[in-house]
Amino acid sequence: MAVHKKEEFTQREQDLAEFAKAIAHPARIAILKVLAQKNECICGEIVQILPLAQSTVSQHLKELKNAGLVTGTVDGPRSCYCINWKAFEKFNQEFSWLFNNLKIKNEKSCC
Amino acid sequence: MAVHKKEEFTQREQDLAEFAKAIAHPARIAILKVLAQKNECICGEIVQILPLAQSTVSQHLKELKNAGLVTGTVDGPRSCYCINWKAFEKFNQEFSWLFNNLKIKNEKSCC
DNA sequence: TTATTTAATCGTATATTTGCGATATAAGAT
DNA sequence: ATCTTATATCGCAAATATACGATTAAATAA
Repeated sequence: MAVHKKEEFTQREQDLAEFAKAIAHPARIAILKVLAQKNECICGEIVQILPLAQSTVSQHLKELKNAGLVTGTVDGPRSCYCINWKAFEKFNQEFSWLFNNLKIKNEKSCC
Repeated sequence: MAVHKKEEFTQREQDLAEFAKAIAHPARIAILKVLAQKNECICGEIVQILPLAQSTVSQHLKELKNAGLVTGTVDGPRSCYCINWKAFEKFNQEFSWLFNNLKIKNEKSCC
C-alpha cells in the first residue's frame, strides 16, 4: 500500500468506515457490552471477563476511546470507562441513514 | 499475534464484527452506494467512479461477497454484482439489536 | 483463428492490526 | 518512605489489510 487512498472518499464515508472499524472486532463489541451492563465504571473487570491480557484490553479501550465511542476518566489508581451514548447514537443514525439510503434506491436485486 | 483469539467470543459477536469489518473501509461503502444507485448490475463502472485500480476494486468486491453483502454472477465477459438485501437487512437488525441492547441497560453515562 | 474486452488472480510491497510481556506511572496503603 | 494495586505505554512478533502492476482466463468481435 504505497499510498493511502482513504482520503479520496467523502468525509461521511470515512467517518462511517472508522466507526465500523472500531466495532470490527469481537473483543471490542464484548467490551461495549460489559460497559453497558455495569452501572458503574469498571475497567479491571473487563480484563477478568475477556480472554485477553491486560495490555491488550487497554489497547482495545484506547481504540474505542479514539473512535469516540467511549469516554475515560482517571479515578484514583484506576480508570473509569463509560459508553459515550451521544456519539453512539450519532453513529447509529449514520448507519440507519446508509441502510435506508441504499435500500430506497433499489429494493430489488437483479442477480 | 501468535494466536487468534477471535474464536473465544460469541458467534454473534464474531458475525457482527465481521460485517462491521466488511464496511470498515470507505471504498467498500462507496461501492455499496454505486451498486444501490444503479438499477442494473455494473462492475467496470465502479472502477471508473472510484479512485482505485481495477485489481483493487475487484479485491474489495470479493470481500463484500465473502461477507455475504453482495452477490456476483458471471454475465458474458463481465461480472454482475448486486447488493444482497436479505443479508443486509439481517445485519441491520443485528446492529439495531446491539444498539438497543446496550442502551436499554444503562442510558446514563457515569463519566 | 486471432484480437479485444472484462474481470479475477498472482505476486509483491507496505501499512495496519492484534496480541503479549515487560516496564513505567501514579495513586493509595502500610 | 516503601509497597501494592491498577492501568497505560513500549517494544516486539506475527497476522491481516491495502494497493498496484502483471498475468491469466473467458467470452465476444474481427
